Amino acid sequence: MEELRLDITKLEAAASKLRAIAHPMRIAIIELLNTGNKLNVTQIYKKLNIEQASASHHLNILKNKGVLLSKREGKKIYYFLKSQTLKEIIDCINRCDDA
Amino acid sequence: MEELRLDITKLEAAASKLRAIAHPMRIAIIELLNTGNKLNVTQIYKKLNIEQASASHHLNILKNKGVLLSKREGKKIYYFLKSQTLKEIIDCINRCDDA
DNA sequence: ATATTATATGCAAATAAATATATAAATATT
DNA sequence: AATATTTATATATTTATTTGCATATAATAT
Repeated sequence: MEELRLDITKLEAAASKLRAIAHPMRIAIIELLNTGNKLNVTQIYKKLNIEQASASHHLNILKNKGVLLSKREGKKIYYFLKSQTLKEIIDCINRCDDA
Repeated sequence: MEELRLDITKLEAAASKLRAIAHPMRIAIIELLNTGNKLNVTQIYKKLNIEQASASHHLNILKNKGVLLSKREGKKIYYFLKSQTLKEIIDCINRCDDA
């Protein structure tokens, strides 16, 4: 019954990134940006049919947690996935569905 | 700028399962149960050095969201991963760390 | 039946996250 | 400089999650 030495910092980091992804609209954003798409905030909030502020808020969370990157081009700010593997994660979660 | 028809139910289901995993202690539990281990509640709360009720609570969440299964053997209830792919997800999250 | 061991449940307090609405800031255009 | 466009931030409200502690249930053993 050895007690485990847990690396709480690492666990918290993983949990934190997962929490960033664990939201319906944020998953939708990730799917939009999948396949290397770059989209600006206006495109995203119109496609998802949500408020501009709401989209901006979600994008900010995803960016802060290192899921997305952004790049300004004039007035517009384009968001894109930092890593390609995220969609796989979502797919995997969906695949492991209750049989 | 076509608006997307989103399958909210599916998005919510994926988010819900991700939320179940997105907790430090629950990730620790998943890692304990990785490689096909079956452990009972007592073993888990002692290894993780948390309260019995806390372990039971987390296990319940993981079971409800379809991450874990359980099997009673006498007094003891053994928990185990429903799907092997979960550890991969956690690893992936960790791998995509901020460079 | 009582006690013991193993697990689950209930509840209240604290904390965190989501949502809506309003407003501000940055850039570009005239 | 005034205006329009695009994005971000602030704040209040609601809702969800976490935590700790106490208690309940379930199975077994005496």
